[in-house]
Amino acid sequence: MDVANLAGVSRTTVSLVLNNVEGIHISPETRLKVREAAEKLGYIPNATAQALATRRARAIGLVMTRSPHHIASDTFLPQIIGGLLDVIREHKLRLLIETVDANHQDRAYLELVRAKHIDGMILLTPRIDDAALTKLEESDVPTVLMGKLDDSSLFSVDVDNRVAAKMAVNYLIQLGHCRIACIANAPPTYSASPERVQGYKDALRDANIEVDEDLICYADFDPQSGFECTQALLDSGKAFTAIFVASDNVAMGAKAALRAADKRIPDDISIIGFDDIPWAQYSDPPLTTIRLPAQKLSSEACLLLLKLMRGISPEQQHVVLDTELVVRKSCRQVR
Amino acid sequence: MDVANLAGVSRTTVSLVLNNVEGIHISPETRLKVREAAEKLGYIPNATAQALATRRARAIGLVMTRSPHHIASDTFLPQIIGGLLDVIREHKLRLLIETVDANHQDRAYLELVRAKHIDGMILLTPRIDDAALTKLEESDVPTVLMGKLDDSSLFSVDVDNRVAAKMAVNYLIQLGHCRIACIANAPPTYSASPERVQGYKDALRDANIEVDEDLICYADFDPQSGFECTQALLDSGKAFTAIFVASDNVAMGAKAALRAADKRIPDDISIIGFDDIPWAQYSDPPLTTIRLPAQKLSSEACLLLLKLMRGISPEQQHVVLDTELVVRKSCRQVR
DNA sequence: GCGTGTTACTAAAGCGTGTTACCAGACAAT
DNA sequence: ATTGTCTGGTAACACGCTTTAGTAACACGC
Repeated sequence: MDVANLAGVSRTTVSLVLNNVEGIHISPETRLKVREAAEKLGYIPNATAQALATRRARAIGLVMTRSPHHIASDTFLPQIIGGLLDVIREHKLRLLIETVDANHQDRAYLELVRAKHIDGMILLTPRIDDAALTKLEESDVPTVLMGKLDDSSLFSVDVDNRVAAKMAVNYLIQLGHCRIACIANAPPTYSASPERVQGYKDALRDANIEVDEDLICYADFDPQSGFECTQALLDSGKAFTAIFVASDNVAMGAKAALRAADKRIPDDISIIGFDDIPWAQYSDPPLTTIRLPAQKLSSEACLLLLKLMRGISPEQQHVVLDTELVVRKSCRQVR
Repeated sequence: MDVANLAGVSRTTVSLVLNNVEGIHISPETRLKVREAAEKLGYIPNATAQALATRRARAIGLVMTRSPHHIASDTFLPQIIGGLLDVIREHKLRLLIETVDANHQDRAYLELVRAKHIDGMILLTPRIDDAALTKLEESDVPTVLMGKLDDSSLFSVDVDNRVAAKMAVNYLIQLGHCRIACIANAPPTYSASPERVQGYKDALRDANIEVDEDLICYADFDPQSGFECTQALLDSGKAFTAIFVASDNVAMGAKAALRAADKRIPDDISIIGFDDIPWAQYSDPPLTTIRLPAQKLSSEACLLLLKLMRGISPEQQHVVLDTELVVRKSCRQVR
């Protein structure tokens, strides 16, 4: 280490000064000498060596189980990454994007941490049927789920999907709709999907409207799947005057399918989305939807993770953020 | 290292076997013993220690200069990340997301690499006025730009923005439009922005249409800025029958502004976008646009970077991918 | 029997930090 | 004078891996 030479002190002293180690006695003059030498040489500590010595990588992983295709069409990713970066930058950490194969080993998640390039991780859209998660629970690896799993002991940050979905469907019911279709955001193995469908059913039952399973279908994240679901609903011949689409992204496809079938929105069919993606308000007609605080969700997840990484056990295991009904122009009153 | 004990060999041998080091003689029986021992113990090499010993982090950085706000609203990020992950997974590398302050130090980029947590980097939407890039050029840090800078010696992957923009505007001209407004995707400091404006001007000049600077304005990446630009154009009182919007994302806002002003698309005003984001085809009317191969762009950038990291000097310094006019329903023929 | 290779493997020296244990000196209290 | 405490600093080991230089054993040609 040349800084030590230039400052005329030992490597130890350099390390102590530059890391501002507390409870150690170094004279102000020496501190200054070290700082000046480091500045002069443009010294940048080697993060890898630090990581090895301290056994902390100073990095967290954003772990996704989806395929690159699904990642590429994930509307929320930018907001989630934005939220994480907000927090991470303050804490001088790094952010790794990790993917895990759909048919991964039990050890898959653990490997990421055991290999020690991350200190903790945030798991996106966990799947109910993911056996590897159990291994994670048993370990003491700091982990935060974005999206809750009911029988999991892992920490999580989420909205109350069921209540939020109910709020959306209640709104349609208040407008006088009683034949309401439901397009879920994703296959039922992704936990948010059945929860939102449940909220849909809750609202119908509270209003004494019979649930018709034929009016429920499951999309697969992207607009295309929404297009296909909507066509299938229309082709089924079942009558409905409104659709609750549990994802704005999917709703984009649904709207296109309605237009293709010459159904006007909201005159013929009302549509309410979920998420409030940036385009929702700019689409035609502006989409009424449930706002999901995506960026806030990820920054909260990150804060929670940081606590776990410091060994602090947070007061609440499941952080639940509020959603909000955003009324725009895609739903109309039925007489 | 317990694997060594269990297999009854030295740490060296374990390392040699597990890394499949070439040109070294180890008997098949020993190899098997080592592999079995490693398997039995669930041995996972420590990536940090490997990085320190080999002086390679086996990670690349996706570096962005934008603020978290802009990152959160970046339509392309998922596709770019998807493209990178595609390549990275095959090569067993990791992906770090890095941000650099807008008013950063000259050394900012170099620090990332000097700190040795990445071996190379991909720079997103570089700015013309970024002095730190010069430092990067002088260094031998493997770097690939996504988006070209004219006077930069750095490697780059991009489309020909000028030609692509010209193609878009030519299409409008062919349809009979001659009063064509232009909304650039971003402030002129981002290189793609002036290039696309230049393509717009090229097309007009070739058609002997006078360029009216009052019909050109600059948005700022997001729909909101497109909304405002379009309102300003409408308020200016200048006549135009078509708008070339150099970003689909911005075009979303532009369309909303046109609707707000009771202009029908394409009956009153034709609009052509740029990028072909996933929602373009699902918007109403489906947006005619220029397709930017975003995912391909980032996977090519990644492949190029991998070559640089291996010390291979690629045949071409600037990879230019093709764009394509995607005709949908947002432009109409003028008699 | 001697050099010359070849095969199969290992000891030990890094990689660049953090950190523990220790030391020398100054000063105060006993 | 001895002991204890505080200050300011350092030597040396540890982190978990790769890699260089080397060794021991054996085969081969002459």
